[in-house]
Amino acid sequence: MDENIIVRLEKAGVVTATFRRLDTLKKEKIFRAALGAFAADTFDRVSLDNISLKADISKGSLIQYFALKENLLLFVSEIVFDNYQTFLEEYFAAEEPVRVRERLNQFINSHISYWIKNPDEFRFIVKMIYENINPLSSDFVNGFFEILKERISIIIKCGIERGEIKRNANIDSVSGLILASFSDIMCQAAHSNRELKADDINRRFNIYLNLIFEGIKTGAY
Amino acid sequence: MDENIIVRLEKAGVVTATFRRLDTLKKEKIFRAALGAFAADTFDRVSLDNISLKADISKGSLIQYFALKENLLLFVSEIVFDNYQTFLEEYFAAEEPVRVRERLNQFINSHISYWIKNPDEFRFIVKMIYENINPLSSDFVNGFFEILKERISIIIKCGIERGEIKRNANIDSVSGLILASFSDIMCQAAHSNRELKADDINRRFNIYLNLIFEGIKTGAY
Amino acid sequence: MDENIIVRLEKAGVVTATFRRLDTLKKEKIFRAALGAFAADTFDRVSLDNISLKADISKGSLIQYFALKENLLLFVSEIVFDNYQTFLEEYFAAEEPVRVRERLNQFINSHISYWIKNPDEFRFIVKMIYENINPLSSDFVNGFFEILKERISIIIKCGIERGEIKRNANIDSVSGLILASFSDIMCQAAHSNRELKADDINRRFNIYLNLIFEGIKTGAY
Amino acid sequence: MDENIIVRLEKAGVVTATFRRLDTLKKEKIFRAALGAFAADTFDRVSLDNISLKADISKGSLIQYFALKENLLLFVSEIVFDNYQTFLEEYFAAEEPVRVRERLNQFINSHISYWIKNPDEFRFIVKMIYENINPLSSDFVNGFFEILKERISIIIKCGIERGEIKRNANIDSVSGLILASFSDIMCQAAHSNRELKADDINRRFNIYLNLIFEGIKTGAY
DNA sequence: AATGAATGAGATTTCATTCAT
DNA sequence: CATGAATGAAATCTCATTCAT
Repeated sequence: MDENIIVRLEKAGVVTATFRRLDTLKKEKIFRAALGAFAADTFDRVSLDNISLKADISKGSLIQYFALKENLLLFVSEIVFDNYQTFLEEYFAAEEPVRVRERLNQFINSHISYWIKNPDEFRFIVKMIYENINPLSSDFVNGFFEILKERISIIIKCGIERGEIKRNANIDSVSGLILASFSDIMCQAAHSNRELKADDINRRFNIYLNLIFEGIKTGAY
Repeated sequence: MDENIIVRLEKAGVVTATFRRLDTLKKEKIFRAALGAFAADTFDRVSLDNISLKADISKGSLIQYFALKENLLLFVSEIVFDNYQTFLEEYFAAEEPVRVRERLNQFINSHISYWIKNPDEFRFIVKMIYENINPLSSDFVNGFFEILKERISIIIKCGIERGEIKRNANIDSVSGLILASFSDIMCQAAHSNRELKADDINRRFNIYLNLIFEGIKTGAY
Repeated sequence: MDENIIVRLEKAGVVTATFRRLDTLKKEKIFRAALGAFAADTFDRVSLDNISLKADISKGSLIQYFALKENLLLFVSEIVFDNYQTFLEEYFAAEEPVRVRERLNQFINSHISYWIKNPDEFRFIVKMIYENINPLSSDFVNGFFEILKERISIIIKCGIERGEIKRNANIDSVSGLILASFSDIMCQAAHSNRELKADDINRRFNIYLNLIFEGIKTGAY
Repeated sequence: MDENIIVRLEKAGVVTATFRRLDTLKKEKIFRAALGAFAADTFDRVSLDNISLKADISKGSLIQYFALKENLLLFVSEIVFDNYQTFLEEYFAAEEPVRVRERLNQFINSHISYWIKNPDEFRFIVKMIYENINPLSSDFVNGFFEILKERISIIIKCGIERGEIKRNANIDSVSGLILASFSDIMCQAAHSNRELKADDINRRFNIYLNLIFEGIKTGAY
């Protein structure tokens, strides 16, 4: 939990000073409780009673921290987004340059690990993708896809420069298609109502990648 | 409105006999009212008051027809699904065999027309895709994607047979990737908050199709 | 309870159609319960629970009839105002022309009887006089004083014409002073926390009237 | 701020010893904050948060000084009352004996100045007049009117002795009528929602005084 | 069959007051 | 002594569902 975010959220009126001053562990617990609740159900079906119970605080405290239920969702969104961004940054900082095909494979694998390690975050994102407490969720989802696509674009661009991808390929389109594949698999995994299976997801994504790389047209080779 | 569906739904306890006996026009009106409501907002935010008002019937009648609010959603789902299925059947009945690439293009174009002509149905489907009044919406979405994918599979299979698509291409995978592209574009269109623009959607889909057909790998030709 | 008022209030969105259709006796009961509550305490201290209990209906019904607590107060205000207006009209319809001094005496006496017969209405008006859920209460109070002053003005004017009051007396000022006396006595009576005593109030008002008529300046005779 | 009052209030359990020991300036600041709040709104709508914010102290301190919200109101009442009493005493100490009519005029003028200089106190008194956190406000209002009437009585009595007012005039009644006029004008001024205009108030009061002095009966001269 | 009146469970939110630090 | 975190009671309001007519 990055305290800088809390400070920013306080300025934006999303959390109160009281919340900011809370012990980090307590903040974390509240975040977890709220995340779990919002990941599991529709905004309207999430009840403050439920969250406060899980967070071991009173409903009164919860409202003292966030004033509005909507702010609680906003808070969760920000943290989830930040966590994901951090994950991306750390991943790319440690990434060793390899062939583009392999890089994409590693990229998806790291995501799979991340989702498996953070299942609530995973479900929360999928939930937000189409829930419509607009424009809140729109902003979140757009932001999420934006940073994801940006990274994919970098990989693709590098692939072109290394001569592994066609010179005339449109970076934006290719990234868009890969993102679509990624999103599709992610959502299907979320819908399957079971725990994520890394192998399965990886295999399916690579099948898509193969098709995209090789093309399906006869005589494409 | 296919009365056979109503009979089936009555047996399943989704609608009452009273509803079945209603005039088809009245049924249609209720369907339209409910569809519009469910397409526009989250399940919990849809109110029976609102629907009964739009349908020009009393709330009492509404509940007498469906007993539960959930059943109303179920009813709408079934009709939407059936309408879409009918559209698919009629489309393929009239389809003239052409080259696979062009067939897919026609396929997407016909969908675009369908969505533009039936915007509530379009938004309803998108809404259902991730809303989770489980397992209701899951079933609907799975069913929807299933029949869609089935049709795409047929086209792909034919393309292989005609030698336009690689012989060793896995039909299921290729269909899945195309479906992912399709779904991605559909959802983006729904999220844009403006009316659908046929040209735009078509262009974007064809860009994806091109990539998938040609492949992006260097020397793929 | 004048049903025309209910119709007007429905158009203004103060009461719902459901309430309008209610049995008059039930409406009356609800009015009595709400009047009693608002007469006894501050707006914020009046609870819907309390009123619904007294009116022998559920809280849900109450809210179905008025939607907002504020509307309930609005409703009560209108009825109280109308009742008072009716009282004034009936009084003046039956009034026999007598000397101005005696007319004013009769006027206050009829009011005293009215307040004693309708103690809740009395306390409600006094309460409204300075409660500040503005501009609602302002409107009510202004309206109340307006029709009261209007009647006093008529009496005064007649007194001038009959030569019982100085020709150059300003009708508005004189009415204002008498109204001030009236209001003062009314409020003191309300504050005394005991039931109103007709004789006492009458005597005090007449003392004021005497002073106003005779003047206190030496050699005024 | 008279520290003797604080000592008395402490004995009565209205304020705590902790509060008594506070710096006078701090006490004054708390008084001002609370006065402003209670003058602006209904008792229930005044929040301790708001007051503590304005007073630059914590809510915890506030409650430690007064224990109960009601006590805070009591405290404010006492200070307002004392301030007003001081004003009256100082005014009469400096008053030069003139004709009764003129004295009353000066009396009202001094009040107008006082209210304009202390608008919160003015609004607070008007608010208390009919707000019913009984019997607290009753006591306050009765006390307020009592000392006001007492002063008016003295002036009237003197007027009788000087032969300017009829010998047989009942002092109490005359004072009561003048007080009623006074109160009426004061409340109307408070209700006008604009800042007090000295000239206007003075003119209206003198009109009433004229009527009371001259009488309205024909041939009163 | 159609209506709509009645209900009550449940949601968010406010805020005085308690209490630990 | 000052602080402010924690609480819980109470309030309004929503709305699906029941049921009498």
